Amino acid sequence: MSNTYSISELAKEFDVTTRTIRFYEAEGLLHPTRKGQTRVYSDKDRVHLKLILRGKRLGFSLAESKELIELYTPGTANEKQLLRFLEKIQERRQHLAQQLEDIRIMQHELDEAEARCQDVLKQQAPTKE
Amino acid sequence: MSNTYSISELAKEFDVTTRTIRFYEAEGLLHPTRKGQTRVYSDKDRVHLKLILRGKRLGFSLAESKELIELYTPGTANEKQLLRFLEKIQERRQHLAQQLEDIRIMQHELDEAEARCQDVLKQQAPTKE
DNA sequence: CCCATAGTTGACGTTAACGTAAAGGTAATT
DNA sequence: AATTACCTTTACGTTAACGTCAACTATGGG
Repeated sequence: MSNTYSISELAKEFDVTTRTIRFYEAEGLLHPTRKGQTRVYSDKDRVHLKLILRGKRLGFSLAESKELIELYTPGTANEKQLLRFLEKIQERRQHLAQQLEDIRIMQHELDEAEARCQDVLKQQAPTKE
Repeated sequence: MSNTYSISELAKEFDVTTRTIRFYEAEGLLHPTRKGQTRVYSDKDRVHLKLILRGKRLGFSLAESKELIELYTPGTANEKQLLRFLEKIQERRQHLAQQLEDIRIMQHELDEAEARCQDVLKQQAPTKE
């Protein structure tokens, strides 16, 4: 279970271009190894890419996703850094909580919008006789 | 209960610049009336602005928020358009469902990230004696 | 009358997140 | 040997969503 992937394999799996994947590396979000000059991606890279794309679906910037990856992979960190990490985790939680609230409200709005559409349709229908 | 607002009042209330509000109008998302050449915003405009900003927090583009506003305010529409609206509403629901799933996963990841941080802290702490 | 405040319309600048095209390397297949 | 299929780097182009002036107008107060 230590698979490797080519850039086009990952691109196909996640439906992004190779340009995008290279761009993420240039921005310091991915760190593939090399075989000759060709990039080789690990499962870890794959997980990170997944994380980035999930972030994108929630409107996160790449800078935010980069932070998330670092939180997810503390590596070697001193106490001060770890405490800072815990703070950032709390910030992320707050952010997600706000988004949950926003989604809840939007769902209600969609309910109302749908109801209004249905109403108008019911008023229009009888005129067909 | 038919209040009006100046551009700077809305800007202050929602913590955006007046430039932003004018930009939304130029993009067809807001439609204030005029008193002379000065913009006058209604409660309806205020609701629309609120909707736009909620969309932004969820990563929606202005084009998507514009669609949402139109769904929210069907105005005069024929049956075909109404059916199209209902489709779009379903698309939006799917989108929100995906985001809910993404948030759920991210919350778990934050749980794990926090646990890992706490672990490292507990291993470091005893060395202080 | 002068000034401060709040509004207006251009118009050009900026950043993020890639797209796109050029020019070339490498390895397997025909 | 030539084509095909991937891979590479470099570099300029593009779009969204505003930011940032500049120059001007309108209005109420001292």
